[in-house]
Amino acid sequence: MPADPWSDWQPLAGQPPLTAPVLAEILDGGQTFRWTARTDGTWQGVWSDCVARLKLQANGRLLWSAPAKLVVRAEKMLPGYLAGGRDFGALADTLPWRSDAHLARCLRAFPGLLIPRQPFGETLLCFLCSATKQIVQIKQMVALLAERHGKVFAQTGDTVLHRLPTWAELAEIPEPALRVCLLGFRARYIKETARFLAARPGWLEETEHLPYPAAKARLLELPGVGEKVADCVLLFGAGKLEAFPVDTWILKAMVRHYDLDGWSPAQVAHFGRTHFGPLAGLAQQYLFAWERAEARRGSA
DNA sequence: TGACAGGGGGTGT
DNA sequence: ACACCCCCTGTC
Repeated sequence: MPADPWSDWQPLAGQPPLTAPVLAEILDGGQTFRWTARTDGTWQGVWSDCVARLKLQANGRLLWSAPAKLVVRAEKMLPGYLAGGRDFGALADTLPWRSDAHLARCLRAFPGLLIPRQPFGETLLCFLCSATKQIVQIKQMVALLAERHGKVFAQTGDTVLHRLPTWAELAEIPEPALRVCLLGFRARYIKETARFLAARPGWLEETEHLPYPAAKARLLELPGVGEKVADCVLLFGAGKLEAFPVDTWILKAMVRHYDLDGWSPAQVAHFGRTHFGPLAGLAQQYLFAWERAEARRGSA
């Protein structure tokens, strides 16, 4: 395959202004695992069989670029990927920040924060990899899965671009071959989930389009998928903003900021859904961004 | 510079 | 409550 040059930078329509830290939070804050920061300050990301680069201008607007052969695809898919056709600013304004000083502070700190809408099946795969792993390690596993088991969909310069293996493809891969991708005990979850899905054509696609409670109940049937992973998959891969994943970070943050000493993850999840309402998942994203920034301040 | 603990964004029993 | 796996990070 001959090398394919990247297109000129083009403006991304209908995008609210952003700052570099907010863009980093969107692309590398633990919701997506296939974006990397390049040395020139731009970002490159892959999802399904799409690839794009993003560049933030001084005025907060984004420019994008794609390999010439994939420009049409990127132009069509990028807006939906980045915001899912939603006005996150307007959505955030409906959160109860007027009666919640901490939430108000988080909203002010990360203006323009949004939740990308990722492909459902890929999101499931990424979050099956995520148990007790930090972002760098999850990105590494996902990169190896793509490189070793995903189809090549483009080549640019000296970079060969792979998509992630589909669930049908994963079902054919022996577990030892998966383990080589640094998956550890997660390899078994992925293998068993792949087999489960292979036996049920259409199950995953149906699940994506079910209402939140029904979709979550179905995801919980999958081996390796518990409350937290199910909520992440629905929030990041199906646009269900009522999903409220409670991991150890959010648990600690909620206990501290909302005075919930001794509360269990399930109790905190219930509190979050009740307190933040139908867009609790968006609120969670702001709290999360705040905690990560706080942790960096603490260690600096 | 290089070895060595310790711990990690969870699930299942 | 603890095992599951094993790589990353910080520290000496």
